[in-house]
Amino acid sequence: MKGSRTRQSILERAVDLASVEGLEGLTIGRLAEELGMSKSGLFAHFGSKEELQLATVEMAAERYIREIFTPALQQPRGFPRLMAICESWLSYIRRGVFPGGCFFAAASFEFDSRPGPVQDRVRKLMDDWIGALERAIRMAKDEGHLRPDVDPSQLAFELNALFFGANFSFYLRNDEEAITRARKAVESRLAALRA
Amino acid sequence: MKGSRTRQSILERAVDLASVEGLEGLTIGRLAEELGMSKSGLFAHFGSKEELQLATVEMAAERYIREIFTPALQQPRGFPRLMAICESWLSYIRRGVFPGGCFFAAASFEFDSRPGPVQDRVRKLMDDWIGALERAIRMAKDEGHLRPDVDPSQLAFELNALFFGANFSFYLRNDEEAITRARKAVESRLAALRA
DNA sequence: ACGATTTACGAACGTTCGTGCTATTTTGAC
DNA sequence: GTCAAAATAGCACGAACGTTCGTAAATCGT
Repeated sequence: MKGSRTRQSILERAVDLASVEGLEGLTIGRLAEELGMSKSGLFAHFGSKEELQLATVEMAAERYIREIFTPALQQPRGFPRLMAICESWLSYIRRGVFPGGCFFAAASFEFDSRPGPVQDRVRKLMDDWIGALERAIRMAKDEGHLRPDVDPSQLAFELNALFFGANFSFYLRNDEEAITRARKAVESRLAALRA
Repeated sequence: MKGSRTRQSILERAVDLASVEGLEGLTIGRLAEELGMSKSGLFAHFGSKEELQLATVEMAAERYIREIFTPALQQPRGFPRLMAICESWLSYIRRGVFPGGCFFAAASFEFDSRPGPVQDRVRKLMDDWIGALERAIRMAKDEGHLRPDVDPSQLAFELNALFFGANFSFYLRNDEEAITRARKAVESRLAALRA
């Protein structure tokens, strides 16, 4: 089907646009113009703006997983894989995988007080992401790489905070050292918890 | 002058509205309606939407300083004041000083890729905030409360990241433990750096 | 190659956006 | 109480918003 191919390319562009303008700032007219197609033609693929937003979030999640998880899964479970996830995250920021910075950091702060289906989906995906981080931490404990008294939820919270902090410093403050600082913080935190 | 009183109350409401809907989602019509006044009457106070946004950012900065810095300045410089800033920040999230979560965390992520006067102002204020954090850390070093090898920029980066992480977990994920987790992370990080 | 179906377009809808004007009302100094 | 000045309202504008609909064009199974 040609429709699904078109849909994919619409969504790729929508993700990039939304990472800059926000999911609410994402506009059907603007998106159609950038793709050289008509508003109504584009609209027909989704039926409503909210459906477009939801599909955009889904597409962004695919990119997120592809860029951060898939490469890290090559590493053996335990400390190496946990470290690989952290490195993937920082590299994902440095490389500008989303032109406006981390899509989900932006969406999290945009929708943290806007109830509705989009918030629900973003929250679910962020829960999944934190859950995956916790799982990687738990594996590192099971492998005997981290001290047995490490609290996975606590450490996942801290690592995620450092990632978001890196995104903030890098994109808003143009702090080239942001990634270095985040890496240093991650490394010294993890070093302190090694078995 | 009555005008300036009206202006203040417009901006108080604008800050609350923008913390939920974002600075772009802040709309003159909506704001006028909530205040029971006409669009054009409100508009005349600012002359453009961008000026309204800038004035809103300024008003939010006042509230931020009042809620976080002013109380912390009561504490003696050094470790107590640094700790007081951290506690103020977490309490500021828990109390919901801005109904949509930290205004500046939201604005930072909304404008990190939107060049213009608003971005410039937000960036400047965030630079000031990080700078103030660094100053408090430097004082704690000078007082001999923190180890002399502490890097103020690095520590300020880490503390700020934990604050934003707390905001994220508290408002989007409805994680009641977010504040506890952030406090724990702050305390253990600072404990490790005490002289 | 044909016919059915999918996909895309163009025009228009009502609404809201930010922004000008011109009145009218309200305010504050004398 | 008067009067200039300041503040607010009313109305209209062009543009953009999301959405609907009828129709043309492209695609695909056969």
